Amino acid sequence: MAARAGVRAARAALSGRAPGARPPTSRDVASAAGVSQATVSLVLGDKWRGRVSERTAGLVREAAQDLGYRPNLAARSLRLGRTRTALLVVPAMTSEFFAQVYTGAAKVAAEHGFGVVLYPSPEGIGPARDPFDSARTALDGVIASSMAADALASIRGSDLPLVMLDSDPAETGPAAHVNLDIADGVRRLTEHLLGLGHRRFTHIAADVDSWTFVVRARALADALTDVPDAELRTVRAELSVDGGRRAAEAALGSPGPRPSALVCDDDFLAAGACKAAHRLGLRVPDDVSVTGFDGLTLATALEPELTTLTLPAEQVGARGMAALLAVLEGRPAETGDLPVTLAVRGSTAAPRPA
Amino acid sequence: MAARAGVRAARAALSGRAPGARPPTSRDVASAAGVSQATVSLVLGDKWRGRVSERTAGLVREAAQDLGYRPNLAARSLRLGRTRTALLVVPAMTSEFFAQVYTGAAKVAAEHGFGVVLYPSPEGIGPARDPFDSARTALDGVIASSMAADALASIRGSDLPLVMLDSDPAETGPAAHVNLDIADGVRRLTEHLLGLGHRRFTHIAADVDSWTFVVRARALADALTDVPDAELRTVRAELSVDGGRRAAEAALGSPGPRPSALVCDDDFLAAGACKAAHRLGLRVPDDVSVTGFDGLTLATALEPELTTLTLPAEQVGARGMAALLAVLEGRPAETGDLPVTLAVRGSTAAPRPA
DNA sequence: CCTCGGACGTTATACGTAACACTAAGGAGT
DNA sequence: ACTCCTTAGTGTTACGTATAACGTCCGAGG
Repeated sequence: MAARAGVRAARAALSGRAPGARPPTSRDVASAAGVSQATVSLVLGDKWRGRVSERTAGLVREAAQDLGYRPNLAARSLRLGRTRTALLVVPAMTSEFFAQVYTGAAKVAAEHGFGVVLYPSPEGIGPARDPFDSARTALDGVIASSMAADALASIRGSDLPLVMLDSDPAETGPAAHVNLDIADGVRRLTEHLLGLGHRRFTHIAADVDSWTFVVRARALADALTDVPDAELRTVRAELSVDGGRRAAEAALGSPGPRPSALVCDDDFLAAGACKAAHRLGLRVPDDVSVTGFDGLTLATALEPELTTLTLPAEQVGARGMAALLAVLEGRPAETGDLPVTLAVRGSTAAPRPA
Repeated sequence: MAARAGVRAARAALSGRAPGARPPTSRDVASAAGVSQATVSLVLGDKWRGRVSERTAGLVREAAQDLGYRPNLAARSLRLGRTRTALLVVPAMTSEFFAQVYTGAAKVAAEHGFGVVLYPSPEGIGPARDPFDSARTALDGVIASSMAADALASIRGSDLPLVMLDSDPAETGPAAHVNLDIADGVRRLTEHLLGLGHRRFTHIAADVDSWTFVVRARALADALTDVPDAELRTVRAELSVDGGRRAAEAALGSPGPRPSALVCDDDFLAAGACKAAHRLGLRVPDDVSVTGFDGLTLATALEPELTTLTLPAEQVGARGMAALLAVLEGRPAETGDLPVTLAVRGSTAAPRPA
């Protein structure tokens, strides 16, 4: 009660009105302009071509301006059955990568009067409530990044328009896919390492089965099949700096010839790999080359800077939102993979002759 | 038109109903339970103690369950004048710190049926639209982090309930403040460095005038005033790895005795400082100690790991949201500064005797 | 002179919810 | 027998918007 009155008074002050007064409605604008509420709705909704005279339209717009009229979003949503809100499902918001994806999506959304809400990982938000469940009536569509299949189940079951980011294009169900040309990037990265003379590779692989990591692994293996003397091992690692460190220590410390290049599934793992090398008394890139993935700030914060594949995170989000908007309007979504960039930096160099 | 039909069909499928059917409303539940819509509202709104019999309440709940009834949020908002949505204003979403703040706020919000939307920096979202402007009618309150004063102007002017994070407690206007005991943290950090024997300090300071950075500078100066032979210089730096590198190169390369400790305003600056030291052929921590601020993942990704002040980012967000909820309900918000943690790691050591 | 169709608006209604005001029945108190 | 209270609900309304369906005026064509 007190809270409600507080909110109301606050709203009033937004437009410089006296506290206690209601915010202006389309009806207020109507009486100020001397027309009916319906006309206000037509004019401000840009649906008046030929139905309202130029002069009246001007009057309405002026009155709306004077009163500081803002349409009530709740009322509009109720009337239209649409909410102009999309859900972005990400595995974890704490990653800079998904923060950028969100930013890109939010920018495009804002241009179309849409909002974006987040659903940051099933376990992150507390076990008691399923925010997706409670938000269902307030969503127009869902943009979901690559996640474990079971986490997606409840989303798939909803049948809301769904756009998938960086995930298996063969999957049926999603209205659209926004994918990256990761295979091409990995191929270029591998060629870079091969060109430097590397032949013994160890893949520090994420221990989750997201499509994106499956592709990374496959592309790396594919790129090395043509090279007769190349050798590829794989060590799985928890997705964290420390997980990368442990995996790399195992890889570098294991018996047999030491790998000369550690290809890591993301920049955090690569940072861990660099730490592992340091602990074992090896130097990067002189004794071992290390590559990352994602192109986060972290990649240039390290010494040496990481050679990495930079993903256009913001573009992914932007394109995802654009695709959702297209689907909602019945247009075909833009297709074609987004390119990734190979950033060659200090963490890779020619291996020392054995 | 087509889009609207698509959304409607999708909604229907959410509850396993045939496509084309409307989602169930409270009136549908009412007729299924053999009561009036008003009774359904009472029961599901938990306002029926003494007004509806236990038996009838059970019937209503059962019917709601069977039909998969979800209240329509738009209708509820329209009726109540409240939206159960808060705005979180952050300077940039790309930072891990604010991502964590968001996570904390969203968790608490979800527990109370609230949502959180983001307003990621005035310039970040595109110049054409002011999302705060368009969202005003759909907000119950605002949580804003420390920003430049002018960026806050339009928010302050709104008079919506406002909670400020890590900002000047003397500021009037905000309904509540959530602050960190940064002064205490800086004092402990300084004592740590003094204890190691450091006397020549250079503060790599952020070149923005947010309250939090003002406090950091002041606390550092205060902690050194009692130490007669201590010396403090300040170099301002753009808030980025490269900004930190440039500032540190200037500090370490300038004439006169070299500083033995670089106290940086955040972890990115500290990472840049480490790179600068490396470029100048100095070793961290043997030749120069470096400290960070924030305690991001970055701090432990570097080699050596950064000694830093770890801020409880998620707690900040959680407490901010809790404070906003308190204000909205007319309760006093919890007060008291949140503690920060000094994480002593490899980037600080005793200076070499001159 | 009649009517017919633009041009310009208006009236009325529905969206789904929450809450106020009311009622009807049954029992207690006097 | 009368009022008064409690229990257990119901009828109605309002929130603010968008739009379908409906007038009205007026000049032109027959």
